[in-house]
Amino acid sequence: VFMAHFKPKKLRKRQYFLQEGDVCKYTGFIVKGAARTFTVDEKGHEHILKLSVENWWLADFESFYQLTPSRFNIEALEDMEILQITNAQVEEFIKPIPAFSAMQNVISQNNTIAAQKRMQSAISYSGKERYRELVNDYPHFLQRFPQNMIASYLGLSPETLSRIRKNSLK
Amino acid sequence: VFMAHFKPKKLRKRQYFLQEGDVCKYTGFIVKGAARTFTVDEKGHEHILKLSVENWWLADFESFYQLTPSRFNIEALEDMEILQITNAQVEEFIKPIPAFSAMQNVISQNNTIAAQKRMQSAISYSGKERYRELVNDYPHFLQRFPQNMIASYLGLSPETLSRIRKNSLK
DNA sequence: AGTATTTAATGACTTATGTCAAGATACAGC
DNA sequence: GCTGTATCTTGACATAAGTCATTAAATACT
Repeated sequence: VFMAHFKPKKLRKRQYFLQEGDVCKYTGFIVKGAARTFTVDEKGHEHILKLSVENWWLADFESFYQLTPSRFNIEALEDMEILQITNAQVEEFIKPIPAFSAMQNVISQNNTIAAQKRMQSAISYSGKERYRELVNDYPHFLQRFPQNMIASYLGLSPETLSRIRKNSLK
Repeated sequence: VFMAHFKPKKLRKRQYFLQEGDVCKYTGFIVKGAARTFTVDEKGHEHILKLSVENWWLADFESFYQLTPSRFNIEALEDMEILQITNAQVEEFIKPIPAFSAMQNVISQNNTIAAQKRMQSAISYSGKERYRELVNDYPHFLQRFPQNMIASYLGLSPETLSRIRKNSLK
């Protein structure tokens, strides 16, 4: 069932999975590689909403569910292999299979939990504390992503993160 | 079916629906009233993660799904009427009913979308811009909740929000 | 290996936001 | 209506974070 409906796709580093203004027709399961979901504000600054790696689902779910134009860009940070599928296909072929439906619920729950945690972090903690939490929760991110992207993910300028790291060495 | 499994409950203003450290056994559909979900940090400052009103579901979903002790408090801000149900009851009685299951999916999707939007706001915007967005998206919150709670929800001190409002009058 | 490009670090300075304290309103309970 | 409590505003000051400019270091591309 899996292979019958999921379309394999390769993305090269820097290639876009989704561009702002387009509808996010597909969600992609990441077999290999990593990507970032980001916006560009009026001043031209990028803000990374999400960093995604293997075994995660890639999509702007707002656009994917509602078929509205997306406010986000999704770009491959490494060469990627994904398995993609449309929302219509999910509804038609995947949802009816109890095992997949259950899996979807688990994914959705985990998403909700992660989002909740990140939001709490954002409103309660300083930059330094948010960085500490990231180091603790996703240590492999530090190896995998350049520091300026980590900074953007944390809602900090690259300079500020550089200084936080310098000070926390002592 | 609805009334067979949902237990009506009343909460008085300031009464707790959930206390930090307890497991969130129930989720409650809000028939009437409003509540806040918040944490208390080491310095004793409160941070409001969520403000909930009629027709929303009340719960710390991390604790509710995983049956782990919650990091949050949920407190009634007004006298409330809710309909509550356990996760086990949802799985046993609600999920099997297609109409309710579909409704759950919609709720979950909306949650995901709202969380995504709020997160983007948190990492991309200044306090002033976050306040503008709130005024735009949830204008009724301003009538309903005291300003210091709005400030906490936005991740700002009450003084800062007061000054933002003063300046944005001009 | 060698050049171009990207990423990271640092200093000087500006701006946003937090903190503390005081006073002013508004509101609730009796 | 009065009193006590909660909320909001304001000022003075402290701290956190952003901005801009420059240099250093790392990485990518032939």
